[in-house]
Amino acid sequence: MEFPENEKRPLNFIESIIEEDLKNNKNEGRVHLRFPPEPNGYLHIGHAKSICLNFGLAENYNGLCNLRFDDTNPEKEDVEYVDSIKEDIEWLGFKWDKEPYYASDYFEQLYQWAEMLIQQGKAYVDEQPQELISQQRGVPTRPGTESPYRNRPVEESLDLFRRMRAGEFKNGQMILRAKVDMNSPNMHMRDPIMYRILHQEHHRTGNSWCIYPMYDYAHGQSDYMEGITHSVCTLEFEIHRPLYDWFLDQIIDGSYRPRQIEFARLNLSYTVMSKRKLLELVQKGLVTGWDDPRMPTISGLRRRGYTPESLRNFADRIGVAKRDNVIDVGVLEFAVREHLNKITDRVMAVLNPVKVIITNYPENQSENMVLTNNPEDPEGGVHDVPFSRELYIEREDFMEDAPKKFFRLSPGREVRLKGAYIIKCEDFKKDENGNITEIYCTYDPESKSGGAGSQRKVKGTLHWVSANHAIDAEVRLYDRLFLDEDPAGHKDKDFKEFINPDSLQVITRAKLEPWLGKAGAGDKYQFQRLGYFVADKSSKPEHLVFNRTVGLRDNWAKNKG
RNA sequence: UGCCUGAUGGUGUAAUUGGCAACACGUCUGACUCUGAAUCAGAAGAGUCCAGGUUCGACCCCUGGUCAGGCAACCA
Repeated sequence: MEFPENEKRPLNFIESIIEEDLKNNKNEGRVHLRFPPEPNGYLHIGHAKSICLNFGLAENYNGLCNLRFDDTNPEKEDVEYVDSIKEDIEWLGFKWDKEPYYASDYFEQLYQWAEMLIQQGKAYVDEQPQELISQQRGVPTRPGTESPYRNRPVEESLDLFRRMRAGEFKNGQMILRAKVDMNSPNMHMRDPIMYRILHQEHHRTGNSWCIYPMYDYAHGQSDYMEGITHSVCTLEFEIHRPLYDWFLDQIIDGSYRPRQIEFARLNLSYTVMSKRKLLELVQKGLVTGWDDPRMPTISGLRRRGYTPESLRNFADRIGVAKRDNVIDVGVLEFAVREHLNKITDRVMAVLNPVKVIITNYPENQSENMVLTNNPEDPEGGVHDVPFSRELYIEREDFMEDAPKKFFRLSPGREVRLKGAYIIKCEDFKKDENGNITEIYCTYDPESKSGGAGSQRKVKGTLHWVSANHAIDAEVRLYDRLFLDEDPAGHKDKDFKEFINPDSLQVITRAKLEPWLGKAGAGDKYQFQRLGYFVADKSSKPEHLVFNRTVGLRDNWAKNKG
């Protein structure tokens, strides 16, 4: 599995920071990153960018990258998600340092530090209702007001905090707050909450805790404990950075200190990129699961036939910056085609068949045509494709009254059958509704591929399958990822309004060349002129199912309209 | 009308201590081809949000605006 190195690529701003740190021998020259997902859903293409960034940086600078589960909110988390996240990262080809880490492993240490802050008068237990606290926090344009409990005696807070841990209070009855600055223009600094009471079983710590630390309190401290040097996260945490640093200041005891660096998350046009919404699709049964091939999740894309290399290339290509961006899905699709084009065997299949009868080809005769598996791969080999008197071609490849720029089959015109003969359309038959039912052609025996008379040129080449030899399979087509319109601008509306119903899933049957009968789950092919397909995981030899990964570029379709 | 970010061809990213804006995708030509794909060759496309200033010289530094995004969860 070779991943092409882009030696010449200029540094992104994070790489510049790292190189600067390296030059100054900051943190003894260590480079240690982390990818910190909350196990509350499956990873999607946006996470892939972050994974490639963090693990990629570690690889390029001879550093390390931890996988850390930010599991501080048991209400939303589950081991199913933990497992899927590990699988997806490994599939992308990255290796985390040692075993995965969990924020929940630090609960005791975090608790001890919290007691220390209380003792230093830097944290206090507040027992006001949530609404009141929120109200006192005020609005960004005006200072907040201090809680009446803000200056309660240290011993009182300590006692209350211990009783919180002991389970003496109900959810929401007490919280632990850091004493920072109620007048700060930064809302996150107005005495942020450090701990809340949650009588809720945790997927790892079970029932041993009923108080859980908040993200802001847990994250920086976790980075510190793991020796993280560069804590890369998305832009929405930028405003949290002063708090990240404030908490760190309370425990730092040496020169080492992790640094938070923010970058702009990925936005893909026509694509739902919100975990919350994806969860909704799964829960409402609008898709078959997180790995439904239509989902923009890593597992969905995998099932759809995307390769790790193409995703990594995509991540590399889109770059990293602090400016908000919307990447066109076309860039993603380009990346998959680019890779699949190099590794897939070319095969023939007909989605919407119409019968072609070669009138001058003997009945009951057949012969094997030899087709190159992959013209890009000299060692890709060849395979046989049976040819006979009755064939199927794509209904779209025939036109009764064709414009001059139509390079396919129409009355009186010649066309090559890929890997076989040149045929000429002599006649055709229609049913009472005007649909073409049969096309009659003659073939030129001298024009066989690779033969002496094969040099003759015709404008078009069609894919085909022999009617009597073809195998029947289920084919699922997907159009783009999800949305009909670009979601930008409708963020507050119900996104389902923008799902294109036709794009959800078109299941149809197709005629395939017999060689495809050997296809196993995950095998990828390029169906001539139809695009790239992958045999689905549910495929069995007697019931083949192919998912379309992405189509081929089609200039004829483009110019037609 | 608080604070924090950001603004470079259609899109995404570059531009070493200021030195006539580069790369990729897309677009358009042409070649080749037994996939209207791929490949190859070539072209067009921005003068860097605006207005001032500093400078021999500004995408880069300064001042003032404009526009866009973010921030007021006991989520992460």
